[in-house]
Amino acid sequence: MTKAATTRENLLIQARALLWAHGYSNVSLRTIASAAGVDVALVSRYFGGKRGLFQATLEGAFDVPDVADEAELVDVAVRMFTTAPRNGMVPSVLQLLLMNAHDEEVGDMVRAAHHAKMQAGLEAVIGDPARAALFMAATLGMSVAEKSLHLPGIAPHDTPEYEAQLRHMLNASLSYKR
Amino acid sequence: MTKAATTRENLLIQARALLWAHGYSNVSLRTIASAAGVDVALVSRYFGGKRGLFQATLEGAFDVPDVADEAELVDVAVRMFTTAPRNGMVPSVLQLLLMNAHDEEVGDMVRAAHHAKMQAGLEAVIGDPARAALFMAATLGMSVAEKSLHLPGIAPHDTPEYEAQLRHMLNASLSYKR
DNA sequence: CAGCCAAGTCAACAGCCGTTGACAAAAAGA
DNA sequence: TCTTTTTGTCAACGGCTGTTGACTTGGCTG
Repeated sequence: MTKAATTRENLLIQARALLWAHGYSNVSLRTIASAAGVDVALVSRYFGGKRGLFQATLEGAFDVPDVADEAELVDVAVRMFTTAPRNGMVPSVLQLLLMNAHDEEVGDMVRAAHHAKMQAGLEAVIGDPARAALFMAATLGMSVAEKSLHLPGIAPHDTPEYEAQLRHMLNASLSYKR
Repeated sequence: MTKAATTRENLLIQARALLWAHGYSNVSLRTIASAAGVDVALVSRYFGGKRGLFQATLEGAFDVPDVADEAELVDVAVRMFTTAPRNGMVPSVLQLLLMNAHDEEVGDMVRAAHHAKMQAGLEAVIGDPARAALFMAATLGMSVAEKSLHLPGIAPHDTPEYEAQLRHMLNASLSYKR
């Protein structure tokens, strides 16, 4: 990897961590560049601006792993959201989704990326769009209730109790019949 | 109502509408004051600053209506989130919650207000904190899936279909047993 | 070594932000 | 009517934002 590609990658990593954690408008390019150990100007050079950097951040963020059926999908989702994420990506994606969905300019980018990947992936397995959407809603609600609201009733990640709660809600979402 | 109290109220109304809709850091005081038809400086005079204005916005935002049992609670929640809100408050409260929960300074204010009112109210009716939290998570997930993510699988508010979906998830949350 | 090109720094810009204090208008009280 | 208090406007401040162009550094090639 060339020198430039390395620092570009560093910028991307820091941008993911900071923008996803605190929201698009709450983190400045100077903060990101400083975390990456380079100057702000490089962001505009490599990504064309803040918007471009954020867009690059969304690349591959909403990919859904290949699964055979709904049961396996539940298992994958549970595993994703119970184990502490090694790269810090998955739960942050959902937070990101919520955090910026209301910001017109940025929200459209997030919605587009989510629609193209995760939503499409879920519908491919689940079939019925309504049940796929409820599955998504359950995941969102549980994630935000634990990570953002710190609801005392929700057990902490990485505990069997939380897995039971999450699994309960996910299965409930799939049992919906119109 | 004195003249001052009136413009104070106008500022509060516009602040609720704008801050809750677009997020704390995405709306400037000049925008709010302009919407209220007064000068920016009055915000600092009447509320002591942006933080104070936002805090005033949270007053009574998370109040839970008195209900007898869980069945009635579901009915109230369904009614709240299926009918288009006349004053635009209820769904926005949840969005607000999500939007600012990640912003350290503002998030704590929101969490504190939510914890004192809504969460306490729910636990009073439901009893088990875990089921109360799942109830909250279901509500959050459904609301954000429809209003923010615009998931195609979720029916629009104000339709029987959405009511059925929401009711399904709420009842599922209450049927959880550890 | 000389020249060149990629990689990064730096300073400056225009613009918006929240906040403040001095001032003008308007209303109320004497 | 004169005075005082309320209510509101205005201009300015320091600070932070994203973006840009000119400049410096460093390593590679001839």
